[in-house]
Amino acid sequence: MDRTKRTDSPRTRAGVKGRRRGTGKVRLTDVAKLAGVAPITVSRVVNTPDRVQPETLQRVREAIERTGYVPNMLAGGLASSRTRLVAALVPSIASPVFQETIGALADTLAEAGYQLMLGQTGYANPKEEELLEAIIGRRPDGIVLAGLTRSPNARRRLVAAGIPVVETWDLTRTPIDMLVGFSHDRIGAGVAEYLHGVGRRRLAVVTASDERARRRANGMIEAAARLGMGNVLDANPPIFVAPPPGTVVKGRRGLSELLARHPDIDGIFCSSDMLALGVLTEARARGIGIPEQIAVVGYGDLDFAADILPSLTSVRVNATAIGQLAARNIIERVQGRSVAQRVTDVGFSIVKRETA
Amino acid sequence: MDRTKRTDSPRTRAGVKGRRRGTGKVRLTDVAKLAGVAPITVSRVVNTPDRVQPETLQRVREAIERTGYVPNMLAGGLASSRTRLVAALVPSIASPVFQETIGALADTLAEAGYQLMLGQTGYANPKEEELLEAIIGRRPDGIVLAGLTRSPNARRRLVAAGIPVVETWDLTRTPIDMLVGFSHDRIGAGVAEYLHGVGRRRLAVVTASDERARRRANGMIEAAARLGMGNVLDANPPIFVAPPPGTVVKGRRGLSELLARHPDIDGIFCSSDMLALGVLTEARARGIGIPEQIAVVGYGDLDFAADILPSLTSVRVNATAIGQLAARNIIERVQGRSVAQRVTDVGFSIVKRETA
DNA sequence: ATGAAAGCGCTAACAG
DNA sequence: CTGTTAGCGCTTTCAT
Repeated sequence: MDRTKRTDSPRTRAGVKGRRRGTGKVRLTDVAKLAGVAPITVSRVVNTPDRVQPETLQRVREAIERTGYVPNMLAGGLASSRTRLVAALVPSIASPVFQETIGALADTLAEAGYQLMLGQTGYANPKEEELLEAIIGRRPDGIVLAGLTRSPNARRRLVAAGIPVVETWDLTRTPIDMLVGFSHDRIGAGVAEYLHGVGRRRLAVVTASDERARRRANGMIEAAARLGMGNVLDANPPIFVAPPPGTVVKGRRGLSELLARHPDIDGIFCSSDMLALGVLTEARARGIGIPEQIAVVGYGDLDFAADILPSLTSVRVNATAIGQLAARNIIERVQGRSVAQRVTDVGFSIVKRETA
Repeated sequence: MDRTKRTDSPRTRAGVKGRRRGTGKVRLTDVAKLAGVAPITVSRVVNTPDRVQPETLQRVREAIERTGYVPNMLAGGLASSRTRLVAALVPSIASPVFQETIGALADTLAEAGYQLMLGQTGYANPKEEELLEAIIGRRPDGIVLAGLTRSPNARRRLVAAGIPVVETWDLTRTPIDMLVGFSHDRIGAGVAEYLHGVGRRRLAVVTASDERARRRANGMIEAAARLGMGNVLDANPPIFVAPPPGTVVKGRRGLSELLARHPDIDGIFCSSDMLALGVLTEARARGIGIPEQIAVVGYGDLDFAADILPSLTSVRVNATAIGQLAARNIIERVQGRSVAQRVTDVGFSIVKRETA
């Protein structure tokens, strides 16, 4: 015997021999019956309306309207292996750095009919693998990672899943798949050169302890040493490190501690604008002239940077572009087109303002 | 004839009469065969391990390990009508106000094995309905809304979908379903009373134009009028309104414009801490004493509020609690337990600092 | 504690 | 352009 065919009305459906009952919701077939067409035609009206005659189209659309039909994308995804879902993994949703990227990602995806699923790994990724499995289980059409994947296990799983992956906010010669980012080392070096260029010779760092921030700090230190600013290599180096996220209070403490150990510093690179705001605040509390006595450079170019007093010189990264490019790369891949470039370096710029 | 049974190996699967081929991934049945059990047993190992004998459990788990099996939650969700997915709709991911709530929501959900799906409506909700349909189509086990739903259409859809809904960050006598929030009117009134209590008599507002911010502003104005501070009812009222999000530059402009029209104001309520930071900055640029000449109260109690100069008095809402409660309410409902209370008012407090 | 059968609601593949 | 059929990979239901 064939598969038991369900009868028409929801009422009868529930009664079929005490067997499994449906969710009681309107299905594709209900719409099809009302419109007098085959189920597949309703499917086409929803997914590829240009392959349906205008007349049929209208009839079906009326039926959809009347029934309040909402397609079940679980069923659709299962049947087609395309979920129109993209997952993003970030260390922390609260991190202002990634927000802009995530927002742009969500918007660009939504325009193309894709939804965003968000996972929070925490900065000390113990949950990363577990989360990854939960995400892969939903069979997203793409996965966007904030940063690179360090765990070889996670890497293996991602490759095995065969899902398009975009790593972001960083650069490496060995991406899992696609990459949209920039070099944190080069930012550090760029800041060292910039501060050297404006005459500073005794640099210091106030940084969060997450990996990318540390890389920016190291990049700066190495470049500073190369440029002859040997103070950064002191046995007791002019570096203040605090756990993420960067906050004003950590910036204030950072300046305090740096000054206690190195009263002669004349330039500070902060791993975030919030830390920089803290440094500026502490400097004001102590009557230290910024930039006369100490130049300050932030990172992130948050929207307050331009409008505080003194206005903050900051490293700017086009976070929106990263989100948009990540979305586009995935969409192109899903649609079978080959992606223009697997690795995109969006670069950075130093926005010169009053503090440096 | 029965449904065509697929043969065992992926290779053979692809070859079945040119019919539909699978995704090439490991399935439940593959694991079952390897472990020498029925598919349903593997399902039980994954979902209800305590209903499986320890011996069988181990055998199946080894098979899962060896094959790298990742359950397809689309299929599972379709079959069980439980997706372990919760959707959240926010005006903007970039809004620092909701981040903490979303983060707490994501964390609490993750602990219970649920995933978060995020939708961005934009502050001027034209896309809200469209987005809602896309979300309902995924059959989430719950939906969390930032704010209330104004659109009757959206309301109808949500009710029709039969999905547990939690509205947040606001209060109403007619919630769709569950609610975790607080009263914006009362916050405004509370701030007016507070400022009145510290001797201020000529209040003003710098606010974003989103609905909740306006309600806080109105709440303050009404209370101020009741308290005899008639200046707020001027024909040219002491209110500066700017489109969201609140930023430093808008706060600066706000103070400038207010002073041009009302040089005698002595207290300002800002609809966000960023606006307040802008007001403080502009005051400093003009040599206006805060709080001597003008008292300032912010909203949000962002982490910089305590540590800037002067430290910012701000309205604090327990955003983390909102996220956690929303998550718990949904989980309880999904698990069939009745929710302790459908409406929870988490209240607010005014954190007294230097600016007021 | 384990299993067999029958779907969940949709779309790919093939046919006309 | 429209329809028929056979699944997508899992879990519910009922039986042992």
